[in-house]
Amino acid sequence: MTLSEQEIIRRESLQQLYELGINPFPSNTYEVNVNTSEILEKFPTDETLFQDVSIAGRIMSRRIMGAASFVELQDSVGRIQLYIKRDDICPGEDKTCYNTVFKKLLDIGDIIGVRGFVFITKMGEITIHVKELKLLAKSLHPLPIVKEKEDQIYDAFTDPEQRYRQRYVDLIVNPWIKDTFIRRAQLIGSMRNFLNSKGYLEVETPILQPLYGGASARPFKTYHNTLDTTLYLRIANELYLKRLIVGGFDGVFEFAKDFRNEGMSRFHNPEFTQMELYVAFKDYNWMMELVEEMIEKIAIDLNGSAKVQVGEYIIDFKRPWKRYTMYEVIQHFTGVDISNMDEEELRNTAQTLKVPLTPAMAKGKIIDEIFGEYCEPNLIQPTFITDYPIEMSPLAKKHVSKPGLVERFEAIVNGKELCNSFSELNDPIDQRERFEAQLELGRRGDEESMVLDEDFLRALEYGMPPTAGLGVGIDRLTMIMTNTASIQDVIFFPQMRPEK
RNA sequence: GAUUCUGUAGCUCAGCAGGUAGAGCACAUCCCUUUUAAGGAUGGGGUCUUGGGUUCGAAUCCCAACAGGAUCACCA
Repeated sequence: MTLSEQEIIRRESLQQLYELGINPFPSNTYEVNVNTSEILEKFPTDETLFQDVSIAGRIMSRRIMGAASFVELQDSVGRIQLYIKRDDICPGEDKTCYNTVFKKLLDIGDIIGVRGFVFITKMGEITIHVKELKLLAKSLHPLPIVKEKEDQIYDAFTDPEQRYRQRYVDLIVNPWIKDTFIRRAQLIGSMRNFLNSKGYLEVETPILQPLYGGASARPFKTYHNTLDTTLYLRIANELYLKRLIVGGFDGVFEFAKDFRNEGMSRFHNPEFTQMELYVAFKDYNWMMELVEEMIEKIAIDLNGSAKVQVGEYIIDFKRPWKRYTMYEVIQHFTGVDISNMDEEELRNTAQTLKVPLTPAMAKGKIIDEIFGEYCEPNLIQPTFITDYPIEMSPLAKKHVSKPGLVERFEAIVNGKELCNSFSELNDPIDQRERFEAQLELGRRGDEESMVLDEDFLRALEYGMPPTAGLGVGIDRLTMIMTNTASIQDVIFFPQMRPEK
């Protein structure tokens, strides 16, 4: 490892601190009695407050002027200026503490604790007049220096690669990005509270699975030594949650990390978070009501309003949302009624509409392509699309009255799928046939077709009540609720190629 | 995977008629007891991502590799 000049200097400073008897990495707790935002908020209304504060944080800038200095200190919630005067932090004859330790051996990035009192400088800035200063952790790696004045940012740390690889640096120098992640946590909290209040049970199911199921996707494969067996990282937890419904729970949900061995983009990370919910004795119509209620509540919890700014649009999550069947929405955007077409007619229609097809595409897939091309991008406000072709939905129950369709809906927001739901297929004979159709697709080379899960079928054979199921992409919901364009900005550590 | 752009000091960037590597911040030394993106002065710091090629000579031109961005494709 070759060190830069600045890194060498910091290591030398470290050595000198040891020689002065100062531990640069003390293990003691440091008692803090206030944070920066509290001071900045309350001091202007009452200047008798904060006359003995103890606060800790990271040095973000220093302005040294002889025997007095100003330091910007950043803690978890903000920044405040410190005023450090030589004779105050070194009351006796020995001025080492200021002249050597503070001026020479401390650096931007060091973590310190200070005690003192709050006052306002001639320039009108709320400042802590420091009486005691203690080094809490030495920083050996120079930080990028970002400065700002009146919304002008100088030397911004914006390189996406560095920001994602070194998220810790990103969080230090661009602290406002914390907000997105705090809101993500609030979103999950809000959803969890909602589901708990309905009486559903939060559960955990296996991530390492002998068979992957519950979605159409290529899995990650791994190996267990003791069992001498191949295991897969789950692509969904659907089949396990349904086993729990068979076991007698009325409602179960899980915030699940799922893993799909597919491409990456600003909407796709190989591992992502999905909330799946299964409720017994309900169907997809009931589930639509629940989704509206839940998402509206989350929007209000996060933004104080059901209206959320997303890019150039204001999206209103207020109930009720618009509902169209798949056939209706295609007719609406293309003017063509495809509800009674056979595969041949559909293929011709797609050709007329200039939707690219491959010979392998069957009826369901063609419909999906037309929908994806003409409808989905235009559905900005929350919209339920219902009643999907059966070929696309091997785990969904056949529609009670419409042949060839299943009882399924997706909610589309901002031109993207937000969630997916159906009345769960609980007929084990039908389910076996659907699995076998999937196996046939697999034999024809579809790498994303489902595999047959005998144990799941056995569970269904014991009897599963009619059940409504739901999957909500948490990363994408966070993107919408925080007006974020890229999934990498709502995941702390998005997947990257290994660093060389 | 396709197209396209990018890779120069710790950070942000300039330099690309091919001719001794630049700026600001950061860093170091000195001066300064209420400054504020940057107090003043002086100074140090770079295998110009890597490997080939063209050339008397390459950060600069060409080829390839590596890494990243953007758009598209793939992706319920």
